[in-house]
Amino acid sequence: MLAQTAVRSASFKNPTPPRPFSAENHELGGAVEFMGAPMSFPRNAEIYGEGESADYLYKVVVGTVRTYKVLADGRRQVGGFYLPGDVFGLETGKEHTFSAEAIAECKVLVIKRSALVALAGRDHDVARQLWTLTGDELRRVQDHILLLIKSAQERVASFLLEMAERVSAGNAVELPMSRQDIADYLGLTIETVSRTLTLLENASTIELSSSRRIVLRNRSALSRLNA
Amino acid sequence: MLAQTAVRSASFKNPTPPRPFSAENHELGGAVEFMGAPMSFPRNAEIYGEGESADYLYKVVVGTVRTYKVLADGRRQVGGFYLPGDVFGLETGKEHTFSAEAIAECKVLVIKRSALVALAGRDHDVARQLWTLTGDELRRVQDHILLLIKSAQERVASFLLEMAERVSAGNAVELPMSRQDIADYLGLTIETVSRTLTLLENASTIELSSSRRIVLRNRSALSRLNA
DNA sequence: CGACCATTTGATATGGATCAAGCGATGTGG
DNA sequence: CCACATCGCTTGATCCATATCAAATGGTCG
Repeated sequence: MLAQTAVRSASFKNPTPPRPFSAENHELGGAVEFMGAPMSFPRNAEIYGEGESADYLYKVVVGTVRTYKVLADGRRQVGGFYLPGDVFGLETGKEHTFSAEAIAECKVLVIKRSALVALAGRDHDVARQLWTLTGDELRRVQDHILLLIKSAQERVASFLLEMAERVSAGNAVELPMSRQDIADYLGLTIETVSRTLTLLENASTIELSSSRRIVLRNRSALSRLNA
Repeated sequence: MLAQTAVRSASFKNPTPPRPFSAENHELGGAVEFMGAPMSFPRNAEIYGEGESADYLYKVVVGTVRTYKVLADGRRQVGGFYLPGDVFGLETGKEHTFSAEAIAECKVLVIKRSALVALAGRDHDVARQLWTLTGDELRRVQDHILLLIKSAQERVASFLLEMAERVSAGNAVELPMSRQDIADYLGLTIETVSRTLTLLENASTIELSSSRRIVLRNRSALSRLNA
């Protein structure tokens, strides 16, 4: 039904020597940052595959990551986009339920789950953060469900507002992902996404400076579409 | 867009004197069962509303609960159905993101969140269970997303198989919820759900003994539709 | 029995998918 | 440096699955 273009390059793990890492991230405490080993992934590299055992969780340092699942007939659903500071691969089950790929060249912190769980067993604060992160992800996915029952315009508008909050430099949004990624995230086809964007441009709600760069001209119009 | 019928009866809280409760549930340890106060709700009673502060979490003892959200224009999305043994209302944020209602007369254990969190701070096992429950819910919601990108037949088939796993007595599924509930869960209209069921019946994949009682005649056919 | 509500069935409309072609940017080899 | 292939995106024409509107049926309860 939905076209699908996932360029599934072979799993590419580029181990860099683990070393203490001091980031400006505070969500997962200092000890945790220390546990993370930085790794780099080229564009479209697989970070982990659906069904692989979930031994690690990840935190984006630079770049963008998508998680996704491909149905038997090739339809792809993108579960989420993860930007610098975001944690992904957080599961309580044994195996990853989605696959994860680098959308663009990116650097992530890789954290051994067992070590983190062990630490959580000693440090209540870590345990609480682990729980909170999972809860945040839960809420994000619930919001995603609400997206999927809306009309195409509403989905695209919601998406733009969401991205604006996350990557905004003023009103300009620099999208790291392709139209196909957006389409598979929104449960639409690439054509519908494209058409909807031009529609919004014609209504001078947005401005497509380039295909990856979108300026929000009229946020309230977008918000009105938001639900 | 989607019709919506939520009979929003006034919030109905029927406090029963809290007393120790020993259930046959094991997911949330004994101390936790002890903390829960049993409460009863009549059909269609609101258990909590979206936006209310999430001071409690709940475990179904008997009956069925639906969580849902209503968009500005009246479209309703059902987030999930909770059967005996299931925990709902589990949030890490301050407020409930969905509303919860009793689908049928039901009894739930009400557990004070602050008490549980305090306990988790002392008991690592409780902390872990709290995390696991949230993770389970996360996975369930992720599966729900995958549902929403499928065709009507696939959604209904998936739904029937899911319910069969949860309430099956052999191949007969006794549905506690209305067609409207199902429709709002699957992101379809009530008419489409109904039509799809008769379609499956004509294909002798299922048998509609009564509108709430469905017999699965050909599970593999349903599984084939499942994705 | 009659009113009411849930469900099914029918007829028609429509939003988004599909199929197909065009276009602009980027990169490559001659 | 230019012709040409490639890739991502847009635009156009048509089709179809599901929504919408409407009515009939059936089951439940006073």
